[in-house]
Amino acid sequence: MNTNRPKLIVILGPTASGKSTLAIQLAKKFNGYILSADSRQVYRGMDIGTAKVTGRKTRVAGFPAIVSQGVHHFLIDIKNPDQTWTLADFQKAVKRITTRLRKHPSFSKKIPFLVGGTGLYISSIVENWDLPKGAPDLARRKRLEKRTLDSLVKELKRKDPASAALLDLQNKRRVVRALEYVLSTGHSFLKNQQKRRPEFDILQLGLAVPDAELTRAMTRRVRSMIRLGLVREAKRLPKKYGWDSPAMSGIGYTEIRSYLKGTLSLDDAAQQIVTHTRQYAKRQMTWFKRDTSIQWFQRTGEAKTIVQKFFSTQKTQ
RNA sequence: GGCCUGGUAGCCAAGUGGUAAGGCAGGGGUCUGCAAAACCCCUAUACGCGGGUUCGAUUCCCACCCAGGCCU
Repeated sequence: MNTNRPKLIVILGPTASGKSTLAIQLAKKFNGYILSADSRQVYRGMDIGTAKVTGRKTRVAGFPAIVSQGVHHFLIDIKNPDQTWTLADFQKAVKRITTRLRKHPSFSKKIPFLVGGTGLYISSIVENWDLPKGAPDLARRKRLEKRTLDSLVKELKRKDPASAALLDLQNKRRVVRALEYVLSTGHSFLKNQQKRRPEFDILQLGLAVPDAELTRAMTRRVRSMIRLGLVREAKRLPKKYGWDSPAMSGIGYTEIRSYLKGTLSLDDAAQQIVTHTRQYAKRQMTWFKRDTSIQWFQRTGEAKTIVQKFFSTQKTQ
């Protein structure tokens, strides 16, 4: 029935699982381009620490892109580290790019591959979340953040009891966001949280890597990051953008910061990066687990087979 | 050789004459505009060894072992 919906292939998995490499292979084989679903790789200059793909920079239909091994990657290097980039920006960008490229002479036949580890971002596309309208009220948010959690919770319970009942009231960041929304729009926060029918005909592939192997890959990766100049990168960026810019809170940078301050040896910093990366991978998996439509695979070959089937089946769903 | 300080769970680290905080690590989880973020829950019969004093010692005393520092 929905054969008219454009296809979208999602490739997800924990960090360091080898998504990027695999995605390039698949994109080559099936004539695709890549949309990065990674909240950190959007930032320019954060190359080593985010294990970004490298390649020639270009533009397609006005969108910046990186061409790596002949495959176009979008949503990488589009913001400076001190700029904000949010879920809504991501969602909008994905829709805009896919829509535009569908009409582009040399991209109209290409299949978008949404590749990354930011589960929130992926879900917003796969489940087609209807995000609350209106831009965040940053000034108000700032004011709210100064108040105690307790007073925020009380006010939220008064103004929007329905949302308060469902929110994690111990998480200040969430309470602030909800209250910010309620106060600036006058509407209930949760009432606007809806899912719609996906705009795409979607196949979700999950790259499963055994724990021990993943840890080994992370260790290797951190070593190579340091060899490539992670310290230099972590020294250079804050000079320009400051340590508290949104982008610098990521794994790899905070630990190197400790090293630069002298609190940690470089070896210990590296060790910590691995530990924190593992914890992050755990959180990613916790997120992915709740989506039962993800098809997990371990070998590239399996992925190719699944994709092939996806293309040949005249779907009913 | 002498003196000093210390030896508490995998690591760091409080503390007490009545069997011991916390942090990290570990395990599980939450998630609709900061998500590599933020938050929640769960975890260990850990007080160097041996004596002594005491109703009772991880806490006091003695000896020993170990580590670090100082001295000759």
